[in-house]
Amino acid sequence: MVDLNFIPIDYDYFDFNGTPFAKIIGRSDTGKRICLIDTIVPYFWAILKPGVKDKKIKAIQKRIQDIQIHSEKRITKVLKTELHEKKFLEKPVKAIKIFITNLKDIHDVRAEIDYPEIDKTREYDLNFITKYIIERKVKPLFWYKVNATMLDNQEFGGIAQSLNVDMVLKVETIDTLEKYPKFVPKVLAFDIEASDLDPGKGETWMISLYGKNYEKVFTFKGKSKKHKYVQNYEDEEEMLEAFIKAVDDYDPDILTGYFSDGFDLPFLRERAKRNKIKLALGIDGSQPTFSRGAQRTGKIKGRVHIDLLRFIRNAYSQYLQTETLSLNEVSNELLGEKKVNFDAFAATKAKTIDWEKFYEYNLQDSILTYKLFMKAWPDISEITKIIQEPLFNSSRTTMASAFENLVIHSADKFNEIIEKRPHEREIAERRSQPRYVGAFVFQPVPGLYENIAFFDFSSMYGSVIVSYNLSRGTHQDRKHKSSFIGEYKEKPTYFSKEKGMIPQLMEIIIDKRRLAKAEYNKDPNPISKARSNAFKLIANAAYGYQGFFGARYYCIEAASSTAYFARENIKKAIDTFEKNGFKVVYSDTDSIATVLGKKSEKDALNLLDKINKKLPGIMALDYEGLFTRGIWVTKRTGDFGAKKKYALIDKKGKIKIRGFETVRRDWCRLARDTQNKILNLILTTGDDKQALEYLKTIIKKLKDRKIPIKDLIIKTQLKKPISEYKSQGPHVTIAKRMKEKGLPTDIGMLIEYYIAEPENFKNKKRALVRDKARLPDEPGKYDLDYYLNNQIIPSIENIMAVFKINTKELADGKKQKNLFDF
DNA sequence: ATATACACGGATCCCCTATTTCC
DNA sequence: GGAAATAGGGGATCCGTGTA
Repeated sequence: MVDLNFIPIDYDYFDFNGTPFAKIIGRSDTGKRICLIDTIVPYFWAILKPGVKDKKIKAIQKRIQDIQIHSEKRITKVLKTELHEKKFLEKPVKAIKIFITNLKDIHDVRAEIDYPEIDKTREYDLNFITKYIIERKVKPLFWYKVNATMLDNQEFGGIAQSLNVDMVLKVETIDTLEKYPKFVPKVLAFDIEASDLDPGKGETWMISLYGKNYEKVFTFKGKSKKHKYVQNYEDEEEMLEAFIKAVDDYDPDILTGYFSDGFDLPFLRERAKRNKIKLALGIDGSQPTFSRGAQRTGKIKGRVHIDLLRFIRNAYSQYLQTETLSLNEVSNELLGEKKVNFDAFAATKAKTIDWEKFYEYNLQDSILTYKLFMKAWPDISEITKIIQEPLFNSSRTTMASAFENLVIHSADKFNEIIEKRPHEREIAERRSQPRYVGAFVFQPVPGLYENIAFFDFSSMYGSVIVSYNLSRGTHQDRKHKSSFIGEYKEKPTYFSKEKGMIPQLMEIIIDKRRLAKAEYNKDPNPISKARSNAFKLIANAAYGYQGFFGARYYCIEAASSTAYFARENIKKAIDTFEKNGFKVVYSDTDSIATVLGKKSEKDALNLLDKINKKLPGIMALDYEGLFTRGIWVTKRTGDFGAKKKYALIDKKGKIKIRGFETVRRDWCRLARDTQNKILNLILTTGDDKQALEYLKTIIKKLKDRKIPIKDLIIKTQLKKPISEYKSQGPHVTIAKRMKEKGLPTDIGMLIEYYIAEPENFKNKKRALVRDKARLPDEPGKYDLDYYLNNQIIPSIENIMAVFKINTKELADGKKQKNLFDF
């Protein structure tokens, strides 16, 4: 017997003698690597129709117990059945819990249960690991007190021998540990350099590894006099073997890369295959396995392979300022560090190669990946703990599926049987639904305003879901004595006032978020910040989740009503501000901007208190702060105020720009920087004088052809295969040309181009922008007219119009003068 | 395949009419 | 003079990218 404290990191399962077992890899509190073997009996539910007599139920149970499935490899039996009082979609039900020997035949067993008294079957679509975590409550990244027996070398077909761990144990008892040590995973970051992106055409030239007190570059190319971390080998095969051994020796819990699901890992796997060796990275000596489908994932047994890009894309990207999620840009923003300035792609094609620089470059990528991982770890870890799915999944999860997993892992607390995933037909039906009305956006009056107080509802949609009890389970098909009355398709729709599972869960999350935020404000530390972040991310996903066609708990009436109640409440608040002498200048979804005018900040806060007292449930309006100036402009197509476009400056001079071209990556640097500068000048000075002078210098510079091409490059993302475009925009045309040149044109790539003057003026065909678009390295004179009329003027015009300045005339006037000069 | 709606604005597409070109 | 080609206006649509 062994007693130890244990933390689960990775989960796997295997069949032995027709029974499934969970294999849980983790660490003991003394840092030993442990594998626990444990099991549960798989089960699913048969929900009975209301009013079935006990005697009848007994008879059904007996019949179910006799079910046997004979397949080629095994016989699956029903082990036992139990009758339970459960809830399904909030309604009390009687349900038979059906235990079976093997999960693989669950669908066949289910098919046998077609008695008229059975309403439906459920929880047959949860995988073994999820079920195991729910049943045994052995959650990832929580500590447990384990009592277990050591396996000898023969048990379970010799599993103890095949695994590279310190101990393999069979669980006797496992209990949560109240006070637990801090867990820091052993992490190794890796990155490869290849002579071609296609493993069929190129080789792996080098592989770098970086961990705590550990740095290595494995290569068979070049020589290093400078760097001790470079290790040379004879050929690719030898290098790969050394890399595999190094990973095995270091024995990390987590192997992380950047885009390693999509490139590094599959590339290595293919190169290993071509070298006729095994890429034995798993703790059992197994090779990585890849999921099929569009989003490929690479799994390594016993070590968690985390593609950091996936996590950053799903969880962080909306909070990042970067224009792409490239390692360089993300590192620069989050770490203030960059990649080594070296063109690896060019190097693979060059005759002479600066190998020392190449090694540095390769290692730096692993260093950045490692540092980014460490920065993201508190968030990854908190999200994992909240949704209770293995790290491999939680690090790749989208927020909607994170929310669903939270529901799945919490259902038992509510005595709820879990709803099934929708069938394809259901999904198609849901997708065909018309859109419901969303947020309210206030039509601003263009102008420059002073002393603007900003307010926003905290967790607007989340708090609406809680306050009005909006969910699938609480949705009613008709009005009851007391119902919340929402709206869908312009008709009332009803929700019970008896608290439902999802609203209750949301309430807990919002409360936990509030606590984590308060804790962070009191004592700023990465853990409380990550907790606050994680709860915020998941809470924000709940509203979208209920309106998402793929959701188990899809409820478009709830989603529509959430938007409806949000609109009602914000409109009411706007009204109250107006009635109390505060002019509202803007509002979008959950925020309200008012000008103080003759009122003081204190007056506004007093009114806020009053508003808050009248808000339903947990809804709350917060004070965001005071802005000294703000500008709203006219829509370009029309003479009224543009929504979702404004700029503010606070007392400290900090500027907040929303929606303007400045923040849009599909405008050229010149237009963005010019607009940014002009907004800055206007907001700081409160007038247009300096801004106008600045604008004139830029226009002159442009006309004098002093602007470098790099400031004129327009970047547009390729969102689908070139052939699928109905409209041949400039970026599509450029992408085609790139393809002809043999350059990569993958979906998701940013296509870069600039607009040049056409060489052949005789071509009278109406000049399309795409015909003038050129690749950045294609020579040409930039098209002055285009950059003036399609970039600078459009981005400035409406700002200057606030001061009654006609930018177009300004620019044209100059142009005429130039023509005369000419 | 993988949360929602609202919104802006460039560029193309496409239809229509006016003008130019050609025989 | 009449048919065909071309230019240009303008709305619809496509497309990408923001805000919340």
